Amino acid sequence: MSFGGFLENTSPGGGGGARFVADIPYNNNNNMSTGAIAQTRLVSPSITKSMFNSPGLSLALQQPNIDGQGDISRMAENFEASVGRRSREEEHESRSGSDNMDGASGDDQDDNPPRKKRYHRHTPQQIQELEALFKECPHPDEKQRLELSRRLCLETRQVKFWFQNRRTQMKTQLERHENSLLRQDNDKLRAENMSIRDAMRNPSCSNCGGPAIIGDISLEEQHLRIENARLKDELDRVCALAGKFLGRPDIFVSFSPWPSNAEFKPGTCSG
DNA sequence: CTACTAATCCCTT
DNA sequence: AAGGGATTAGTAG
Repeated sequence: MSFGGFLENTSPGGGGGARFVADIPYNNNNNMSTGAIAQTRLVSPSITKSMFNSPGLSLALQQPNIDGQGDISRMAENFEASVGRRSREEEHESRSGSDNMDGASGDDQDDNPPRKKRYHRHTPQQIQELEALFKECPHPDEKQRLELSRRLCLETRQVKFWFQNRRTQMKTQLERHENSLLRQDNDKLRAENMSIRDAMRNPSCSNCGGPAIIGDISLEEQHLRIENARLKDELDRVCALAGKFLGRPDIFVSFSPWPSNAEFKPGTCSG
């Protein structure tokens, strides 16, 4: 079986007939479409170093999942493919996308041959080293990348791509983390809202806990206030008269049995 | 089908 | 020219 289109077994019998698939750059139609989309893309703020050090991310930002690569045979396959690709890339150096169409101009068997994207996976060791540096510095300079590429037998381009992609991955993880936090908040608020609505639908008396009818309460309160004012008036008059007769005009203040005004609260029941 | 990842393309700085 | 965002395409689960 081929891996990533670098090695292709041309003999179904498996008699060692593996050959390199021609390194063909992308279709230009592809460029057109991506270019058109790129015009309308949203520009998001660039990642800052502090984003990577966000304390809330310790769980979300674990090592990348390289589970499948525990398979020894595939690791070897990776390595072979990687080495094969590298030797080819030395021939086709610095291909910058659509400007390199020599595959089409040269031994083009088809007018539109299937374009295969070069694909491989870095080895766990390589990833481990890359991750280690990423932890230290998510944005290494050229010197650091060069050093790393030498150590890992990777192209500087590959190292650059890896860091680029890793930063993107980090950003999406951060966004996911934030999204989940927001979702939690949202759920909480929604539950709160529901309970408030419920309480509004079935109001209860703050004094006795029994059912309360809001409309009735305000009506009753009005009656009580009128009655209260009437009694106060009456008491006023009586006190004034008493004071006149007893020669103590201040008697009202000390005599008055009525509490201060804010006595009737909404939400009390009629019982 | 979905998630992940290496690589590509185009644009901005 | 380098880096970043959007995107593509190969692969595994």
